[in-house]
Amino acid sequence: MLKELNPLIHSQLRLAIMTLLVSVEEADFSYLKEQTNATSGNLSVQLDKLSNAGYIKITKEFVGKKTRTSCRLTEEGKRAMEEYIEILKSYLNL
Amino acid sequence: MLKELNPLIHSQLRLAIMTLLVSVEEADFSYLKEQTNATSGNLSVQLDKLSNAGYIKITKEFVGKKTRTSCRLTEEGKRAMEEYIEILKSYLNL
DNA sequence: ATAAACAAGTTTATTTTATAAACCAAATAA
DNA sequence: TTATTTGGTTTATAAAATAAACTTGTTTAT
Repeated sequence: MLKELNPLIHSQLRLAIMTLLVSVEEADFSYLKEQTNATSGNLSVQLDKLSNAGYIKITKEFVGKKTRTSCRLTEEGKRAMEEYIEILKSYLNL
Repeated sequence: MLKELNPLIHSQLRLAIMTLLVSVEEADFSYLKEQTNATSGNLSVQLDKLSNAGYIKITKEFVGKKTRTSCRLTEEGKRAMEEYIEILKSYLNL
């Protein structure tokens, strides 16, 4: 029996966000939008979900007069991602 | 920019089906159902989608008096799966 | 100074997808 | 003979993803 891939991570966009955050440690909204090619709305919604799940921490600050929304993985998010990757490897025997 | 993971393969259940078919070459409905833990209805629907996409070939035959539905990857399906795996690897730098 | 365009998002509505429930036909067991 | 199981399909419901519309404030051009 195959193990279940955490559905909170598995969605197209959330997986992209999580893998980006694994490699860069911190990323802001615009960067994530560029890299994933997502619409703002979709990105906003999916970031909320990851945040509500406790997988990422979202910080809003002012840089000069502009707002900046940046995200980073939490410890829980890192663990969830590692587990996800392990299961994925078992799927694809990598 | 991240490449897009083929959404036809990326769904939880369809990915499970495809990875199983990569390793076993041929599998019947019951086997897929056991291995994926899916409901019959969901499995039926997702097999249809993969079939309509040309990624798998579904064969229905009689074994004795019982019907048997078995599936195998098409060449197109194999290619799509290889591409999917390559993109996934690039996500997770494996 | 004011209007037009832009940035950085959020909210809401629509579409797509996944899942489950109900159903069906044939075979086997009690 | 009447349940029960096997092997599914179809249809209805729930959840998710996506896009479109909107908001708030900023910069730029006139």
